[in-house]
Amino acid sequence: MSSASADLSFFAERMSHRASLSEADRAAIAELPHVRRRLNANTYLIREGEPPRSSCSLLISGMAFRHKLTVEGARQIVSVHLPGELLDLQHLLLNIADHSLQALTEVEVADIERDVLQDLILTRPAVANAFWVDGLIDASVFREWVLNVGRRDARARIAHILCEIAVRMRGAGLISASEKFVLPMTQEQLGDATGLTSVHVNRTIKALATDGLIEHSGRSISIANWQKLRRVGDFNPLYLHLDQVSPRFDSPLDALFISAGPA
Amino acid sequence: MSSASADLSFFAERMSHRASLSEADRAAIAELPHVRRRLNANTYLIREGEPPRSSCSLLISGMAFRHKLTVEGARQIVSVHLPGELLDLQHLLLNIADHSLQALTEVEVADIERDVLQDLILTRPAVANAFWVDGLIDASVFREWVLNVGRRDARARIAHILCEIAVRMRGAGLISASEKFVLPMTQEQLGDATGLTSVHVNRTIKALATDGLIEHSGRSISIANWQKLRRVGDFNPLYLHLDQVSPRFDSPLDALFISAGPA
DNA sequence: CGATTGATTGAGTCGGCTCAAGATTGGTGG
DNA sequence: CCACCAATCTTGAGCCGACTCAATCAATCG
Repeated sequence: MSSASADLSFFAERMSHRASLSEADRAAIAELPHVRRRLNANTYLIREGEPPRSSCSLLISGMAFRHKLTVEGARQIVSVHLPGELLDLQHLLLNIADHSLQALTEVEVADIERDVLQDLILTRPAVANAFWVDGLIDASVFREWVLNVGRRDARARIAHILCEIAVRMRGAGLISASEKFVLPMTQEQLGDATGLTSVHVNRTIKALATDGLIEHSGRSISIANWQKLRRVGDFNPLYLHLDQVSPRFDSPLDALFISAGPA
Repeated sequence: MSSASADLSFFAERMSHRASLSEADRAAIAELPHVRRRLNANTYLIREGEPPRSSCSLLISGMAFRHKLTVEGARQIVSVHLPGELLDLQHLLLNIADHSLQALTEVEVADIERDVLQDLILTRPAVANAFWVDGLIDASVFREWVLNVGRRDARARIAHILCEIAVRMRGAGLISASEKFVLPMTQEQLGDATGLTSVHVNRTIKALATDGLIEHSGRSISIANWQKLRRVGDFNPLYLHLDQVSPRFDSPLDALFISAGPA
């Protein structure tokens, strides 16, 4: 799952759906000076309480997640990230990290200097707009997660997060509509993302498989019955603001796939 | 709890702590043309699924909250808002409302036309920055709520939200450090904000009162032992980014009050 | 091949839920 | 000023979804 071109034009392309960008805007993004790094799974990119680093990271390949801890040591994963996503743009503007950012799999990131980004958003308001929209969609996903963890039972929570990740993976072009996908999260991580224990995640996944909604063996999970899973997970993709995310959802067929209509 | 001056200079003042603003920037905010409206408690300002309205609302007095529903009809409150806060700036940039916005108490709002705001952020990048930071802090609060609802028990959840609202009320100048405050939320609303039932909220509040952490009679709740409540609620105000919120937290005394140090 | 990480399963417990009934409170109309 | 109503708060009893504790199995890796 890599976009290994030398420049960041794939990212510029992505951002151009968040706000309308001129050719010059896109070019400015694509040509952003950056340094690529490869990090092992579980490496911390940022730790809660730290001041911002001198650069911001764009995820090129692999997955990452953000989490927070209670004083008791319980962990809550608050978001997962796919290639093409900016991981810590908020640290361009906030003075302290309020959560930790960690690689979920082995990842490749592009580090862009804060000064460079500051300059970019000052000189190119349209780009600033696109970045801003990016953050607003982030916030919308957080709201949905509050609902997921606060008001849905285990079965629905797991179903919901599987739906979300599947749809976002499609949006990022990582999988096709019907394709099975491997979710590189342990059951413990899935529990930390849904406010459950790994034991209960295990039992819930088993139940979903028994009911024919998903298939799984060991690490890999695939969606066997999209419509049912969507219904069980109370998944309505409205909150992902897909119209402002990806060109992949323009076609009628795709619209059908992601629709919230009757199953 | 009203700031009934004719212009929005109190809001300009507030925003100037989110990003540095010039005199002209502040003046531009203060002089924003707007229409004031008074709304009864429980009035909807926005409903999930609607396209954006032609104006955005700034809360002048009273409180408001945002919520989402599951398909089963369970409600999750995802944030509460105090005077001086922009309630729906995201609808300036997003094409659809992903949640509902409702008045908690009787409120007064200032409606500002989207066009006017669009114009403001295009011509004044520093103001756009301040608004952007505002949204980033919102997102940080959502993350904390995911943690609260996902990984804390009932006692800690209630304690946490009480701490958050108390600190934010102080930041907004609505109460002083030692002052009791009335939380205008029913126990059912408190449950919807913490992912609990009203019955369990009732019992948890009683327990907190018995232990001397809070005092309550009927609708009004006051904090009796801040340090203990903070510890029980695992409340660390880091996520509120207070240094970027309010001048009220500049003094050493206040810093002590909000500190996360040993109680 | 041992060691480690993650998945799986069983048994028992409990925090928070549901259902249901009163008790308060605040507001309203007569 | 009082009676009444509706919303909210309060309390009890019983239940259950998810947790804890504790093995065991499976896969991966130096």
